[in-house]
Amino acid sequence: MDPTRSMIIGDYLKENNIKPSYLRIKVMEYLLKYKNHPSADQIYKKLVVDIPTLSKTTIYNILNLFLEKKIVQPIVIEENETRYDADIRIHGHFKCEVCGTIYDLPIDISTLKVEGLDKFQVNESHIYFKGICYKCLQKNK
Amino acid sequence: MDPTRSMIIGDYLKENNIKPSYLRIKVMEYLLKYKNHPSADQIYKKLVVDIPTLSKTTIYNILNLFLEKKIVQPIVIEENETRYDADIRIHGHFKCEVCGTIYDLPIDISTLKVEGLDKFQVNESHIYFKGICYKCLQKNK
DNA sequence: GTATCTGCAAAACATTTGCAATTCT
DNA sequence: AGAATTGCAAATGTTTTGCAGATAC
Repeated sequence: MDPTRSMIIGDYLKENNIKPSYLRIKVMEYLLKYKNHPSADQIYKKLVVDIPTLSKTTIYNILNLFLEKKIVQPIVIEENETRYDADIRIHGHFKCEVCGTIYDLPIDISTLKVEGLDKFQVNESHIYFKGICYKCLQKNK
Repeated sequence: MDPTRSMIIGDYLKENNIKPSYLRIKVMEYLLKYKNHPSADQIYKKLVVDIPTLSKTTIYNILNLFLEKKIVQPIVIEENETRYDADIRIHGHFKCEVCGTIYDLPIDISTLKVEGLDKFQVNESHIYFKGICYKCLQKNK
């Protein structure tokens, strides 16, 4: 289900019971285009250039709607900084403490043995790492 | 290294280059006694009963010092809610969406296969799940 | 007596809320 | 017109900051 290719974004929103308003399409477009795990503020700053009347409240409204409809997942790595990911498959993240980039990591969750987890009903799985990315490692050599 | 048994808390702090002030000992004592992954506010509310002059700023000061000295790790599961854990071994957490309890999960991280992670310098590993805990599952039957 | 610890008041920031204005059909 | 969407201004809640007062060695 890759909406950038197989269908237009409006149809993807409709499929998930979201009316495809201009701004909702713009926000989803941003998420799918940059895949950079942005904060609400990052999305706002980019879109407000072309849409000067845009309000940050609207960005929050739209992101919360997307979360509710489960077409976006929240990434909480730093306190006081929610980031958003339109890739809703289970996967890991790596945040570089030097450049701040958040990388995606494919993870085979089935290999993870967690003792006692079978007693719980798991709705969400989150795995992330922090450290220094290969690009920043190379620079400091 | 279990300071509640093998040594008194003051010595544990000293070992980590922290002067064992009365309040620092009280905060570490709380973390080791309850192991409940508290927020700064929870610690404050408990300690202020016996220490009426206590300030929340001081709790933050102390927790940030502990983080810096790496004798406490932060748990960030919900945005706007940092929680603290004096167990600094790598382990997982499960947060129940019904009762709010955060459970510890022993995790053998070596079983987790993450493609491409070897290119990064990993300083921290975080694994957590959300869902419904066995106690709440049972209640709703 | 000097350094460090503690704590107040205010600031900083991200996010939410209430409600009014706008837009869409 | 009526319902949904957008957006302003203010509130909320957590954490930080600057600085002053208290405490410890």
